[in-house]
Amino acid sequence: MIEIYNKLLEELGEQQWWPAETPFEVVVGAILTQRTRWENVEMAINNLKEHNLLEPDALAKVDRSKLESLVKCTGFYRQKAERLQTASVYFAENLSTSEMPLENLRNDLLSLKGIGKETADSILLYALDRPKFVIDAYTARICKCLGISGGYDLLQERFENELPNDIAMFKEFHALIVNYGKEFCNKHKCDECLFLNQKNDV
DNA sequence: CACCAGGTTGACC
DNA sequence: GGTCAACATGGT
Repeated sequence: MIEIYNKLLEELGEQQWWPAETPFEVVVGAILTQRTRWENVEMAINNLKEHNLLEPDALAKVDRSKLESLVKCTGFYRQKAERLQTASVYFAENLSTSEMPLENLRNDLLSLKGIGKETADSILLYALDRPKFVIDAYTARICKCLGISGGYDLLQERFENELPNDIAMFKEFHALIVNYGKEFCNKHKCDECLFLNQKNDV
């Protein structure tokens, strides 16, 4: 696994994720970016900023249809508005999560409607600085090219077990995978793929 | 015009 | 356990 990381880092350089000013902005971005381009998420986040809604209390209380119009550009706007508000209620009630055991916190997040494994782990890693490796579609795809099969849990186990327990590296590695995927996967560039047919030294 | 984007859910088997 | 449509807008 570390070989993949080194290769990507060499190819792309440091990514410095997650782009956000506050942890709660990461939470909001993690929900809004589900199945959605990041550029659209940024527009929505700017809308929320202009209305001073990037804090749990304010976002939890804002009028639903107003919120829907502010996040419309991210698609799935009705469910995302609802999910933003349920997450906001949770974080308004739990201002500090730093004392909570990781798995309890993760289960809490997973119990919120609209927060599945990837979103929960993105929040844990990038907003709350917890050591959880985020698996996304690109990760699974690249792993498949490398001959590593498995669903979310299996892949996550492998990354977490085979890598040093380094939060900064988890952040950087996932960012590298996503940005690599955006550039090379899905664009008829398989011949330039760094990983295809390179099933050795994983 | 088709297809995709830093997924999740509920229905169905 | 797995698979599938629905969710909705904006970019290429």
